[in-house]
Amino acid sequence: MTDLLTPRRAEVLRLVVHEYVDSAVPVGSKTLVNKYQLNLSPATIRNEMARLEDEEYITHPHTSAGRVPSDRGYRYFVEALMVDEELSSDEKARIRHQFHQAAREVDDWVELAATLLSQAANSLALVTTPRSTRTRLKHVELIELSERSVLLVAVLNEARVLQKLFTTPEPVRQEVVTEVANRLNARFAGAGESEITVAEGASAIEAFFTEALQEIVRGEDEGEQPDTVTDGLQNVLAQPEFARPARLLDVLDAVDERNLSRVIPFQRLQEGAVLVMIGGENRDDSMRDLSVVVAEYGVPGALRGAIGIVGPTRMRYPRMISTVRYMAGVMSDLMGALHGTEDTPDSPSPWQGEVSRGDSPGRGSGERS
Amino acid sequence: MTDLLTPRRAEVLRLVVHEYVDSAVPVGSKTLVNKYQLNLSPATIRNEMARLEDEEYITHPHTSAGRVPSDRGYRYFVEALMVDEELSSDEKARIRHQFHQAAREVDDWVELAATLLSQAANSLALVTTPRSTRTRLKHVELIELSERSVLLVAVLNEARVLQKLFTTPEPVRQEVVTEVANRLNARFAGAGESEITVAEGASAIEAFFTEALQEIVRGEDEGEQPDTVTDGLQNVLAQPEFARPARLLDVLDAVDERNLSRVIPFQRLQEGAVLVMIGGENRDDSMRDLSVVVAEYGVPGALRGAIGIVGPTRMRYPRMISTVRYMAGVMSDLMGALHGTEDTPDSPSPWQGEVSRGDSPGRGSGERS
DNA sequence: ATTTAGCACTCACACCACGAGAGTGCTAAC
DNA sequence: GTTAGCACTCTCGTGGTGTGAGTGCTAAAT
Repeated sequence: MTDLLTPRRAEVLRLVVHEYVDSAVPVGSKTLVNKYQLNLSPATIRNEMARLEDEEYITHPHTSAGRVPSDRGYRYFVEALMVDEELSSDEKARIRHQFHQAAREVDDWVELAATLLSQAANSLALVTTPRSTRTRLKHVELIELSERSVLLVAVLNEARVLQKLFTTPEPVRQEVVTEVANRLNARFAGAGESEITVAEGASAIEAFFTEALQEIVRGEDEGEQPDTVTDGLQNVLAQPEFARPARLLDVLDAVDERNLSRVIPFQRLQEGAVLVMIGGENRDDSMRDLSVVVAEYGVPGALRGAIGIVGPTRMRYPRMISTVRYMAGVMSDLMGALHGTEDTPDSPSPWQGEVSRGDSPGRGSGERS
Repeated sequence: MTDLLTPRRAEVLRLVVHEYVDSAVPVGSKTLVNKYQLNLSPATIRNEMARLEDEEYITHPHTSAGRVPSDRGYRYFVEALMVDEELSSDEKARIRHQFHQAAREVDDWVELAATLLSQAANSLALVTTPRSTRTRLKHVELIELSERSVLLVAVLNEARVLQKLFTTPEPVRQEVVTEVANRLNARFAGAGESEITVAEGASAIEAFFTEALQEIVRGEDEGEQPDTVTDGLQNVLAQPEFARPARLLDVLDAVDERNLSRVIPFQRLQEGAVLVMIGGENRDDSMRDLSVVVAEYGVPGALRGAIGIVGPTRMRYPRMISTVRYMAGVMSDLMGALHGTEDTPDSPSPWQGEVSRGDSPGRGSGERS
């Protein structure tokens, strides 16, 4: 289904995409011939274009306008036509440098990643905090704040910390909850969700917090919505397609944390692959003029998050894909390092092999559909 | 400087503001007479308008258009003309209800407040997390994550929890840091920033974390940028003044956490007062078409944050002011309750007297300049 | 069989003229 | 002090018109 195009036709499509992405103006046969010094007449190009249009790779906004790639056209381009466009080593170095400057905390990394990605891609970036696929409890603290409210602080693997305030059924004293915390630590340090169960003969208060703890760990595992950080909204809104503000509300919608699952198809993310969703391919109809380029990052079998960009369908796919891939690699490395310092030194991230040899994190062809 | 207007002139100004806020269309003399059944002819109104224009309370977009209030006109309106527009008891009840439903954690409250305010005011809401004016340490935990990284969890007063990851100068073991944590707790529980000092004869590792702790408490007190939560961007962007997207970038700018101090004049916030900044009165020139209505909330002498809205200068000031005032009151109550459960049962928040008697948190005239 | 030149045709867009309508300022009468 | 009247101004919507980019088709050239 993808290789039906003759070489010349494919080349025309490639140029149409290239030119349109560049100029945001529908591209005509003559423009193409002039600008790219083709040894063909406009008429020939017109014929090829007509065929491309028959097969729905490109369309007409109206009769006497130039051609614009359709979703299908972009898809073919991404699949078969484009040539990779790596970040310069300068840019790569700068990005890595920034991470090494920053605090060594997961939340900070996520925020920084969003900022850097939005700059590198000149687009709206979107990064979710990593969820553990196998959450384990490291340590728990109970701190009495007032007569009947107790703060539970749970430290999980991968340096994640959760806090939750509880109102206890009956008044408690600090000594009592400290005692409970000690028992919980003794019993459940290193435990996963399924291993956290109420001990026989436990006091009411211990049972209460055991259940709370289990709830928390389970919540992490099943990943209530992960938090999302975005940055670079301005970049997208500055694009000419959003001159009319109607379209613009769609973008805002996409950015809204509440709709996250509508824009990122988490089930389809795969380790080491960059996923591209073009216009109408998105689940949500309001995204019909937007494309998403997203990848998974993390440590296989232990931790995963998503990182990607959202922009108009008219985007520089090669550049976006490379950039997202690179950032996913960087994030995976960081997580890997963090991960390596505890628990089993697991298999390295699929990016890692290449990342560590300098500046090029993974360039496997990736899943691109 | 404010009471130079004759009663009738003031009334005309009031109606112009009212009508323009409602319709977003420059208002003419005839419209005014018809719509508000004035016992005067359009010509008379025209005369009054001409005088108002001389004194710069209103302007002309162009010769044959109606009148539009200037910043100065809005200011006079807010200062002397408007009548309060309270939320209905229904709305108030709904808002309170939502808070009682929610988790009892500060961050959740802040987020919820932003959401509710943006809905109630149909506008862009903006809430900062409260900073303590007198931070005290309640409890500290040190947890070894790997050979040389230790997570410090500090519980402060008002149920605030901070975590920070440290790389220690030399490898440490959990038993050692636990020991250090115990000593720190013994020495500094309840201490403020100035009281946290390195003990004589302390080990290198203890000194290291003592300093870290002091840093953290000081950071809270001096309030590195407080976090800000926003909600309701769509509400503002839907306003007709943002039909052209140029203006729109200004709004996005205002929302950006990084520019926060430019939009909220923290120094000018006062306990119990609602501050209104109209158009050009804002510090930042990009805000010249936006107004800010903001109030302080918190517990006097202990905790303060800001809550407010941003919208076009053409906004329903009475409604906005009441709504912000009410939400500030609700937040103050919540903080007060939290505060009351620990430390000294301090003087109640200035809103509290009235809040607790049902549904009307404070309606003092407030500082309105 | 492919490519190209030529040509008629289409359509968006910019430009202009024009009239309607809303609004103004001024003056003179009430 | 108020109002009626009137001339004037300016925006906005409408419709006509021309230009230019671009197309599709046909027939000739390669």
